[in-house]
Amino acid sequence: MGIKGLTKLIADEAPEAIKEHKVEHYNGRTVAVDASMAIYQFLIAIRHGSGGAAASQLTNEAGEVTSHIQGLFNRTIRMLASGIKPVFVFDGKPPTLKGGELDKRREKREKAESELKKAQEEANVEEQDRQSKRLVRAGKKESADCKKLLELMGVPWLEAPCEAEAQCAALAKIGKVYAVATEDTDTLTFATPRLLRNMTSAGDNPIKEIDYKKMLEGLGLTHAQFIDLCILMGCDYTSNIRGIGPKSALTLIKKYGDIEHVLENISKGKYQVPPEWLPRIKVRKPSSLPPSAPPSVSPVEEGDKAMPGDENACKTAEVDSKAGMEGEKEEGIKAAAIVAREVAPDEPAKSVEGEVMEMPAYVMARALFVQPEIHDPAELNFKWVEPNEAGLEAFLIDSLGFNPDRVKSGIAKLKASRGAMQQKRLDSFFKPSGSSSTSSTTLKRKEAPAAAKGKGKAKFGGKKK
DNA sequence: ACTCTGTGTCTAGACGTG
DNA sequence: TGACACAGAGT
DNA sequence: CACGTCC
Repeated sequence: MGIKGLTKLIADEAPEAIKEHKVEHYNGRTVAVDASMAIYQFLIAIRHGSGGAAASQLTNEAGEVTSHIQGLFNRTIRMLASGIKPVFVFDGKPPTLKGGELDKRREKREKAESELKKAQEEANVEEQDRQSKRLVRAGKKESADCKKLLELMGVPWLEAPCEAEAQCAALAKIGKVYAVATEDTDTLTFATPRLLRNMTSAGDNPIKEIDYKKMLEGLGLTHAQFIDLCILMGCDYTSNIRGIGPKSALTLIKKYGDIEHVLENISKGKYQVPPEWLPRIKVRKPSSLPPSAPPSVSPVEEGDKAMPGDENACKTAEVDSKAGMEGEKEEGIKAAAIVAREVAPDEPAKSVEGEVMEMPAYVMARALFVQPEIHDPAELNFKWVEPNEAGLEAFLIDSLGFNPDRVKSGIAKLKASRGAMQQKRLDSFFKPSGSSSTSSTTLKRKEAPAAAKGKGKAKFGGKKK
């Protein structure tokens, strides 16, 4: 999803942060690409005739989908032909979300499934098409296909421990890549210095580049405030406050500095803060403590449980795994907003014996943005090597049934772009002006393991402590 | 009168030929 | 998923 | 440029 309405807000409030460049501007530069998102888009976009029978994807004779391979093959060649050196970053395990968000996601999915079934019974082709698109996902199989393809093409890739966007941002921050190409705006929330949009689609139409520093200046925010702004506006990790959109969020953050102080100052009558945004205490049942609220805290005033859609499913998975989930008692705490801020963002705080303070949802979201799980970008090095011609032909032609002429012409372009790449190095040796690697000066070249070959996947879930 | 939010809608890649 | 237009609530 | 095809 990204951050709701962020693009428009930037265009309105910090237009100087957006510049347009032609593709040539990126000649010789390294760009991290969110592979999972690209795969998803290929799967949705590359299909035949939405007219006649239900639209279907491209497949080989065995019926395996090849749309994503077709798309990635072409796009990668296109980038290389423009002199852009892509690194593809795949998603790892999905992040830990608040229960409420997971439920919403599941509900949407189930709804799409039932709508699809209904459309099939009614033979409503249009509706079938629409709903089946909503069910498309970039799964493990598709990712594996694409990794194999990239290796054969001699293009580096890497699998992030968790979210690709976070890993891309980390690479860009230390200059390992010049920019990140994605349509997903929460890449900015990870402080990507340069975000490229519109990298897709044909030749000469300009690429929009968003400059992170200029964006902060234009909005008049610090990085920490920008993160809070994004959470208020609505991000993937938590729900947001009804009635607060982009404009109000920006105004409030500028006025009060952070979410804690926004919550203290907004009228509780006007806005309904989601229950999971309030700090809550979980009390362990078996303990000898009285089941009521602890003495040192006072319950929050009105409107805690008055929420219409209040499932009590809004629990933090991390907390659940530790404390048993039976019979927890939830109480809002007035003063605890401040306490929660000082708590280590990764760990539930123990306030009193037998009690675990559950972090407010926005604090968890903040932690996911501030300290995402990533591979140390300094340890990663990328190489663009000669394509494996025989391997590509075997994979694409023999195994997937691609048109031999198209494959061969693709390979020819690959080789040509490699030649141009080498030539550019020589040029920049003599004329070091507009060259790419700003990084090589500051980074000691490590002899680290060449670009992650699918192994060494960091464990998720295991919270480092 | 104006501003903002929340709702719905539509759409989503790249190539080669004519 | 995102971008856009429009309606409706709120100021 | 629009349109059909890619598998």
